[in-house]
Amino acid sequence: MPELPEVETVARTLAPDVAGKKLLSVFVCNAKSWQDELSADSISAVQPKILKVGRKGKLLLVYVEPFFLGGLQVLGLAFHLKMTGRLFYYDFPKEYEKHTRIVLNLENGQRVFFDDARKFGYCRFFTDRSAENWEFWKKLAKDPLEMAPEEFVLALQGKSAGIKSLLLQQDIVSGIGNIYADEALFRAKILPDRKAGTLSEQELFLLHQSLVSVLEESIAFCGSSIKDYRTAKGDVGSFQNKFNVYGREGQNCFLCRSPLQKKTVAGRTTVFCPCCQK
DNA sequence: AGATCTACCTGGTTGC
DNA sequence: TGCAACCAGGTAGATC
Repeated sequence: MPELPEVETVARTLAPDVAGKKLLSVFVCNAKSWQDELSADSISAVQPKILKVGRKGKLLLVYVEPFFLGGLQVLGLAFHLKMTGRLFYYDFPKEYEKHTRIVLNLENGQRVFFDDARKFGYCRFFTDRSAENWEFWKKLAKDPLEMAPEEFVLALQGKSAGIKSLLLQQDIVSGIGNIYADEALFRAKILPDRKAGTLSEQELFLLHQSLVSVLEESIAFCGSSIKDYRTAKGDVGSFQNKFNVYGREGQNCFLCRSPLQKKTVAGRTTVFCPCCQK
């Protein structure tokens, strides 16, 4: 399940192979995976050079030489991997596979595949106007790594909603999904269903610090591969071996040895330590 | 405002 | 073996 560390890793592993190359065309294998009223075909007419690969929240951004289209300045392609989306780079014209949804054709026959078994993910343009006319982009908050601790505290303190629910809302803080929400709450010793308003300023600072540390450590391990996630080179990440709680229900807490519990919080499977987390 | 439910999808696992 | 039920989870949208 690609969250911030996984998307960041895909961006970092994809960039060296595509930056500086011409994007000749974008082929859409599955119509629903292209979610833009502007046609992907317009790429063929421009064939812009790819400038860099970046990330905004869980969006992966392929920046190209800007060009005008429909009164907008296109800055690049944005991919949302959702649950099973993957991006792979091939240095030869590889045949499409069963789950290939979008193909980027680069110069010299090189290709980037957007594979997505469950078809939840999508690709579209991002433009100079995305902050105004793309609802998801417009509301997307900063991620914990780019947020000052004080900003994070301000965004959460006094809210009556549950803390885990808020961590998952991309318009409050971006990049966090089910895995890193549970892991950060464990590190901060906070129960997932605590109302945010009951958290002290100190607890919120600690939670921010926990998010930063768990995200940075995961990036250092190339993310977590539970099932589907791979880097752009097809490698697995290894942070799944460092989980304290995610997927460990019934097993003993590494700190206090009592069994970890599972329950549904904010509609998601949630694992926590009823002893360490308050 | 917030919580809960459903929809979007398919592959893998479990249970009969 | 065959097959149905269920689960995984990011986001949008509807409803209470």
